[in-house]
Amino acid sequence: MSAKQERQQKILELIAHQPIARQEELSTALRDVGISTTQSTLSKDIKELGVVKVPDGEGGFRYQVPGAFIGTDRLVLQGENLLRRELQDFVVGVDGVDHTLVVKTITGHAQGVCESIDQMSWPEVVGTLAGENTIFILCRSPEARMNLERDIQGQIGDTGRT
Amino acid sequence: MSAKQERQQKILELIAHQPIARQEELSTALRDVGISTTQSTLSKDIKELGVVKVPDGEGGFRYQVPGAFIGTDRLVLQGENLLRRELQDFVVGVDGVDHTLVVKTITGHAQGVCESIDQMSWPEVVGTLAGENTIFILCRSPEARMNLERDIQGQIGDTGRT
DNA sequence: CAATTTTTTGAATTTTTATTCTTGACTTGG
DNA sequence: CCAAGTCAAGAATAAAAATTCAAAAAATTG
Repeated sequence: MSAKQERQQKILELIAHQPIARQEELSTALRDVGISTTQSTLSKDIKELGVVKVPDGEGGFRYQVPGAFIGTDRLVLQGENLLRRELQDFVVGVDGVDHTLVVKTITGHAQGVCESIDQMSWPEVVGTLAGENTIFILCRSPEARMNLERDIQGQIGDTGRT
Repeated sequence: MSAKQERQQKILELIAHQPIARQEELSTALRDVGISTTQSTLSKDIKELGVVKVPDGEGGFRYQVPGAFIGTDRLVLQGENLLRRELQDFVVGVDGVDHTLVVKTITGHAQGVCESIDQMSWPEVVGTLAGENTIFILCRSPEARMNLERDIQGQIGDTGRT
């Protein structure tokens, strides 16, 4: 295992178990474990690892390991990329009235597509419900529904192919 | 709805739908929607909202809405706080050999406690498995197991009471 | 085992973000 | 209606983090 790999593994362990607010602090914690490095290097490590600095809800910050990457060797399809794929492959149409957007999928895939939509944590979405081939998305306002409809419409039309 | 609330809601919507890398960029995007403010204010909003800046995996960054807070009025017990509670209330003992840590819970609670442990995304944990009242935690190394054992031991002992 | 290429690192610097401090607007209780 | 108190906001500044660039270390290849 290379020095870099060891350092990065230790970074993950340290931030997972104790609140660390700044890169300098992390540098100190690493030094205590016999690994000495600079803020510069840590900035790069943190970016590579996908580590994020989150508000801790008590007026401060702490670095956090994003669950998504742990225990995976390859980067897994998720977020916007996963959603785009699902929309292109499984969604057959979008429609809606008032606060509610209706997404039609090929049968059996509503649950999966709905899950991806949920994962997006769109703030204008109040809640979703999926059957076999239909998803209901309740939006915070009719305007929000229209925006979302346009958004999704655009993605299912655009197949990425020429 | 106060100006502040509207701005914050719009911030959530903007970052949920387009990649925004810097607070200045967000300021510009907001201006385009008729909300004009300063970086200073955005920094405070971002902290309040719990919004995080995540590496986008393509060499850049983007702000992201943390799912945990969306659609919830009150802050829900999660992460370290949830785990501490579970350890104190349900765990009756910890033991282990080699790479494997064994956690004993009152019957029926192994699944729940195990779920909380999984949520922590501890990088030294390879995998977990829960039965009715027992959890197996496979660690990356015996040292990691010992550290974890000490950690958990400490939390189940310390009831928070005097 | 050189020579060459690639990767990793840290110092310096720039860029970005957080905070401090002040002002003004709005509330509230007298 | 005024005074005291609270809250939101921005300007200026401090603090933290990202990047650039040069040098050193590791890996690769002939």
